[in-house]
Amino acid sequence: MQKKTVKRRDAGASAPSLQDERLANDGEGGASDQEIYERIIASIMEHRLPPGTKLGEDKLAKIFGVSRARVRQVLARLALERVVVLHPNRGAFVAEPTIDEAREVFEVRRPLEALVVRRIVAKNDRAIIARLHAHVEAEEAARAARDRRAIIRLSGEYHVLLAELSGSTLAARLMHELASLTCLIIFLYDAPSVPACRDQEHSEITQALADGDEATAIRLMTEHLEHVEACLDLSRGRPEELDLEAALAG
Amino acid sequence: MQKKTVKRRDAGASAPSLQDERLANDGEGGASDQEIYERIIASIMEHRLPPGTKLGEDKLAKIFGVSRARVRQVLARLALERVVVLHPNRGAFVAEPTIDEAREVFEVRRPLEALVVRRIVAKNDRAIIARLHAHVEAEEAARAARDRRAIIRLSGEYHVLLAELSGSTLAARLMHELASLTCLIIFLYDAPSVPACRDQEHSEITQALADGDEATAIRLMTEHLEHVEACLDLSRGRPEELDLEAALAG
DNA sequence: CTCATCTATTTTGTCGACAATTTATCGATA
DNA sequence: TATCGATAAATTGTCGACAAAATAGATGAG
Repeated sequence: MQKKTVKRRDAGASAPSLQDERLANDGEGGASDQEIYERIIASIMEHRLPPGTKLGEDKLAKIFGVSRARVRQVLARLALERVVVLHPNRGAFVAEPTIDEAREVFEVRRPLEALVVRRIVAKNDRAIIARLHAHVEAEEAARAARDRRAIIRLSGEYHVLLAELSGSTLAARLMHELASLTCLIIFLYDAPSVPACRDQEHSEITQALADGDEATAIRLMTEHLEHVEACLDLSRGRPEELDLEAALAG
Repeated sequence: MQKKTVKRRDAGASAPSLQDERLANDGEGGASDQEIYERIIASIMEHRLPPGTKLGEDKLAKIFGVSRARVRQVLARLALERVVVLHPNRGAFVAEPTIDEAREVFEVRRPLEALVVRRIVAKNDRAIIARLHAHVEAEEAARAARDRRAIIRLSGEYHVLLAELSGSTLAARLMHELASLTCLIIFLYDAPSVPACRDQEHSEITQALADGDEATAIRLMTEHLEHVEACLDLSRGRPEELDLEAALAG
């Protein structure tokens, strides 16, 4: 009663990222590890799984129609990427980055994005610019359609796409992880009046890249990240656990 | 017949890295996941497990006295950190980074190390400087003892320690991964006349940090990385698989 | 003697079942 | 009635067993 020989990803692990699958019960057989991973990630990036959400193994196994061991593997991977946290004997939860962790993410993203921009400019490839323009258009379409979930996800994926197109698999991998974390951070700490500024900046950055203007592109990217970070409600942490500790100490 | 209640790492996962355990059979009961992971990593960093080495699950399970599932978990983690590669239905092997991947690692390390240096200088903590000095002394001791394995491992761990002391858990995690990859890269591509230059540079960097001289520290660090990268035999790749493909094409 | 093919062994992939811990529910007592 | 303790339910951690694939070895043909 073994299942069919699963189609598995090749060793290279060149993930076909950036796809817009929705999280849902697929009824039939079972999904592959990669599919489960991408569904959960997409759900987190679209803020459909809020930080702190319990991710029960049995529950996910039933949802995706696979064994619990499979879910467990995916959860372990997500935990290594710090997008979920594993409490021993308690289960997996969507991560709730602290303020300090949020700052660290932006601190690392700044030079990493600059690196990516330099690579893109150095390549000087029209196909790359075309794909970036297409993505920006998709962002604007989502914005026109008032699809907030798509807007948030596409905003993060713009940076992942940039890193992938830069040709650095390492930078792409890091950016993928940092973009996921950034989505969680935005969900936790963003003031409600947010998403108006960003897509326009993506468009400007893309234009600077198309012009081959490295200095301007880096400046715009840096300012873009600073804008996003500045929009965060950085002053005080979320009430729950930190206040609890402070209360116990006082 | 279950084992004792294992001492497991707490949720925070603040790994007590930088320990000098040797890879060996420990005879008795069984090691924890973290121990297995650190033993394998240390062995790789000390070049005791050369790139391309097959890491059989059953073999490792017997060596560490644990079940195969446990080994499998650790192997999956190492694969996510790209220090081993998983060939489907073939097993796990110590990674063999390509030339391009090697360049990517240094390309990312440069700004990341600069970030770490800035943080250290900003902290201006004497305890940090003391720990760095102690580490440099350990490096010099290993160098005096002609312990090449310890020299290589400690050289990488200096940078990990720097990142940890900088207070950024994210930077520390990334540096841990990049340092492991760098050890593999050095093993694959380094010319034989290598390790004389590095420890002295660590000492100089530490001194600049002690002086609070951020510009000098960053300059020394950048030059240090460039020296290491320049020592690599970058021109042609390793013979095996690339030549095979070339031969088939020709 | 070399190469191809078939068989046997080893190794990986996957799953279900059991043990241990945590969480929830219920009952007893002050 | 509220709180503490014990029992019951649910969930996670771990392992061994079976199936599929790949490698190694043996056998036979050219």
